[in-house]
Amino acid sequence: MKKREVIASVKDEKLVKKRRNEMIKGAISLFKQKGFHQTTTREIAKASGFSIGTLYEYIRKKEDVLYLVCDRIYDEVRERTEQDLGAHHGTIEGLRRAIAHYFRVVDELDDEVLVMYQEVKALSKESLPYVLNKELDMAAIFEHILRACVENGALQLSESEIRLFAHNIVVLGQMWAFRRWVLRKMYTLDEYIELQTEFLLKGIMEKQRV
Amino acid sequence: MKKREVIASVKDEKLVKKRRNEMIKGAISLFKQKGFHQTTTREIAKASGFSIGTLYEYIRKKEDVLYLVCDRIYDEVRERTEQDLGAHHGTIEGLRRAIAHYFRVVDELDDEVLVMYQEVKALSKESLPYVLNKELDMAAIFEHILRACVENGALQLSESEIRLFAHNIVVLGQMWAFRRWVLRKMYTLDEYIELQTEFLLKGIMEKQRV
Amino acid sequence: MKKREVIASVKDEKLVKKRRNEMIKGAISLFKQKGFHQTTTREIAKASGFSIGTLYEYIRKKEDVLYLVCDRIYDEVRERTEQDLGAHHGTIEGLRRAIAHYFRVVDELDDEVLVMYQEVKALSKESLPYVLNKELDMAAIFEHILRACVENGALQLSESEIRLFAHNIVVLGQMWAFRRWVLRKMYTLDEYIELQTEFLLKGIMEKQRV
Amino acid sequence: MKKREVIASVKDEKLVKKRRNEMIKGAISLFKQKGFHQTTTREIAKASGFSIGTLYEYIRKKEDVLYLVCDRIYDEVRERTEQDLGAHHGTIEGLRRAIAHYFRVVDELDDEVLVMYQEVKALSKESLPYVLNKELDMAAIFEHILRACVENGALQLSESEIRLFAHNIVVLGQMWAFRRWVLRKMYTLDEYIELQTEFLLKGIMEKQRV
DNA sequence: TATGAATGAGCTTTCATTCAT
DNA sequence: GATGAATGAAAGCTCATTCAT
Repeated sequence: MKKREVIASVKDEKLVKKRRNEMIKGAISLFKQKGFHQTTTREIAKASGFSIGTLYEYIRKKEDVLYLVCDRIYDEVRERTEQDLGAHHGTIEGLRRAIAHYFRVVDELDDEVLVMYQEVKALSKESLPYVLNKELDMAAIFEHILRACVENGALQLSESEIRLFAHNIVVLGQMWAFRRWVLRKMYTLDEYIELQTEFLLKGIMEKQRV
Repeated sequence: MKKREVIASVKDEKLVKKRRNEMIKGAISLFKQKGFHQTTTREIAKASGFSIGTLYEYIRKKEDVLYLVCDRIYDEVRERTEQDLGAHHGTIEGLRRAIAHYFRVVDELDDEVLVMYQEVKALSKESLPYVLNKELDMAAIFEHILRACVENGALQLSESEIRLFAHNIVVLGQMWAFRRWVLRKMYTLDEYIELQTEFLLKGIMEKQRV
Repeated sequence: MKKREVIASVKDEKLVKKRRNEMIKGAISLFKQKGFHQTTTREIAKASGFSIGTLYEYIRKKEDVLYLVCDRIYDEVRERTEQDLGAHHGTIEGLRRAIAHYFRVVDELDDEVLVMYQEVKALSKESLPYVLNKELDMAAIFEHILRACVENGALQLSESEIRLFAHNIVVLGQMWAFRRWVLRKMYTLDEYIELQTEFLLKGIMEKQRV
Repeated sequence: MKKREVIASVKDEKLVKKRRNEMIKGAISLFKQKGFHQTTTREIAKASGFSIGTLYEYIRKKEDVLYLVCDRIYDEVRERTEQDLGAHHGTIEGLRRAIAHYFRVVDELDDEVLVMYQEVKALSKESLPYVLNKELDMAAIFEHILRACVENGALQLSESEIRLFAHNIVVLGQMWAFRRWVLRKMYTLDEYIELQTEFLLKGIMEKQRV
């Protein structure tokens, strides 16, 4: 799916990229604290280091900021997760490592993941599909890994199961962010990864009917 | 944890209960469509069947409506889930049925679950703990069931695992609501229940190290 | 000037008198603290010991309360001032005593005097004349005394001077109430009375051109 | 006492000064007619020649307008009164002229004086001291004059008397504004000045006990 | 390209007043 | 006569967005 274009008045593309980076950085730190609706465009401009007038040279509506922020966070999570994915591809060990790696990414970006989670619904009907599609891209990473394991004979899963388990992995990772208020009291990140990985793998691997 | 009191000007407690029910019903249907922030107090009053002035006889601030709504939804989900929990208690079959039952409750109340999920963060620092505590109560239901299975020898789990798995069950249930935009394209409710129950039980039951 | 009638729905005149007394008492204590505009009708009802519905059985508009309050305060000040006025009538000593007596009344009722002073302008164009007329009645007391002194030969004043000096006495008395924030730091009531009486009498008595 | 700062969002100080002047002018004319509480912020904005949004770029709360208005009026009265004070300083003639001059200022600014008089109490606990302090500054002008007369031997007054008489002068001047509904029917401004000046001076000058 | 003053629709909340019980 | 739930006009204030400089 093609990116939704956020239209800027400024023509210089380098500048647009630079300013939007500043903007996204400023906005995320504000959204973390107060959420999208409680944050004013003036605050975003200030946190970004420019005036309200300039802000509107790079976006058309306040919602554009949210779109850019969500877009960026998804990319960040996905890109980081995809790093170091090469080794052990198509093996259980490879899957185990991918899960652990992804969980650590969520831990590092937990504020961002939370922001994204709590604010997507504020996106307009037009922007939403683009962002939800990114959610699918995340799942696709794990679908890809699972499918490779199946092809290698390391796992035996139907296509249906592959897709569901991929979502399960993604969601149980996000859960570390959106239930952190309780989970962090009970587990360290390492414990969480250890327990959930065992849980996931057992759920995925065994063939015999329970 | 004691309920946070929402103060009403009206004295007649019966009436307060009745009006608040109307209010909560009206508000949920609006929050579903547009979210808490996009919904005006006037819209809430109208959807509840009374005037803006009357609305404010039963609450103090707009946020009170959100609190009442979240409070209600949690209670609803919990109460319904706790129904029919008696039979097969402490057995794998009992656990299986509880999961299925809970997933069906989420399906029936999917809009409500979504609302709650996306709007809790709009609650004030004062209200939040009360609502998050209800989230814990939900997990406690499954902790209770799992613990009974362990006591009966049907499962072998550490306390740590019990608590984590309980959260996993709760979250994978909610997932049917908050990822319905993709999951419903792929599975019927029955398929979802079937697949996830297998997944969960296998993840929980097996003893041998993977 | 005839009293402006405040219409009551209740017919029993005894009851109207009783309830209005409660109302005026309650209202004054509220107006002292927060002023007329900041006081709600509900607060007045509560402070008066009855319900908002009952309050409106005895008045027509919120402003009626203010009218009744101002009316009452003026009467109170005037009545108390007129007490013990008999002795030494028409002599300088009588005048001196009247002034002192009036100043003491203002001191006792200083909150009330202040309320009246600061809230009259909130009265409607219809009520205002009735209340201002009471202000004239106050001045008339001293005009009467001064005139008696003139008739007795104790003072030599033109009609013009009599009227002005009467107002001066009234205002310098009120001044003890409305400038109390500064005057009380500088003088005791007795000192104030002593100094102002000397000042007033000298200003009134001397004949030779300065 | 330092001025209480009213915070503006607009940075350009020249503009702030200009807009606030327009605002004060507009507000005074409204407060004259209807009083502070009966005047809406929208009316103030309109009378000032700008939109409600713009109004709030120059103040934070409605009360700020009242503060600015009171502040301005006091300054205006004081500044005008202090003009032409040089000649005859420290003589009875100088005092006589100062009184007359001040009374004429009150006459010119009678609406303003009335507004200030009736609305100060609407100021918040925070603003009030700043404004009352200005009232003291007014009295200080006459204290200064009286003290000079005493030093020159033109008058014989204790410090206590100086301070009280200064207040008397100020109040009897304001009286021309707040009792104008009756005084103007009885006297022209010149007559009022003539009569009150005689009264004041006699009250101040004579030494022999009455 | 950058700025920030200006705008006004629209929001939450209050409160005098009414009227069925 | 007494009550208090219901009403809705109207208030203060905010903030996304525009546009002249």
